[in-house]
Amino acid sequence: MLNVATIGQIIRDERKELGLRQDELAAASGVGLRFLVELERGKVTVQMGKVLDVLAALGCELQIKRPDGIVIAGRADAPKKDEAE
Amino acid sequence: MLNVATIGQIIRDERKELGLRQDELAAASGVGLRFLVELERGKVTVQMGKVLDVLAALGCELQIKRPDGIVIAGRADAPKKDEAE
DNA sequence: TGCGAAATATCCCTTTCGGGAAAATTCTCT
DNA sequence: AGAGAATTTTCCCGAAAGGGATATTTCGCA
Repeated sequence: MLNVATIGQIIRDERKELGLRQDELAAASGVGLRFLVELERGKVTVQMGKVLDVLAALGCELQIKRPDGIVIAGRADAPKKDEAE
Repeated sequence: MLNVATIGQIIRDERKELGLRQDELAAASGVGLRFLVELERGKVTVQMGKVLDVLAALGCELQIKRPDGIVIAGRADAPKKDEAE
């Protein structure tokens, strides 16, 4: 299982891969700079929706592998920013 | 990209698959009952760390598929409940 | 040595989460 | 179908934390 620290590291790596600064990725993801800094640092209390926003901005796909081995992955790019409530 | 609502649905499905009640899974995950209710409902502001705790309790693995197709899946390490700060 | 990027700190408002119990919804069984 | 049981959801409260924006400090690299 990936922990938050690892996810943060992946996000950082991907961001650099794309040649983006933190504030640029933050803006592109619709989150604050401070949020991105804390996310890359692995803070466990970051909000999940925003994490997904950042991942989406990076073009990454999140997947869940069930105990039986089946991997569930949604659509690759869905710039949905808000769906709760 | 999986959105929070979908993740919540997957969690609910997995929970039922295991024959657990919400309060049982919440207890097993170390989160509050209300948190689990909100998570399964797809609330986007749930805390990432707790979501991972719940997924771990269900035996699910989280993975990130990078744009280049490489899938990153952390080791199925111990159910760490607290690692930041 | 100096500039851009990254990390921190602070202010301040909004929101989350937990716990217990009631209310509401869903399911089961005769 | 109806009663009753089980499960889920919501509510209240308070404590705690998130996070945006900005200013400042630290770090990295040429």
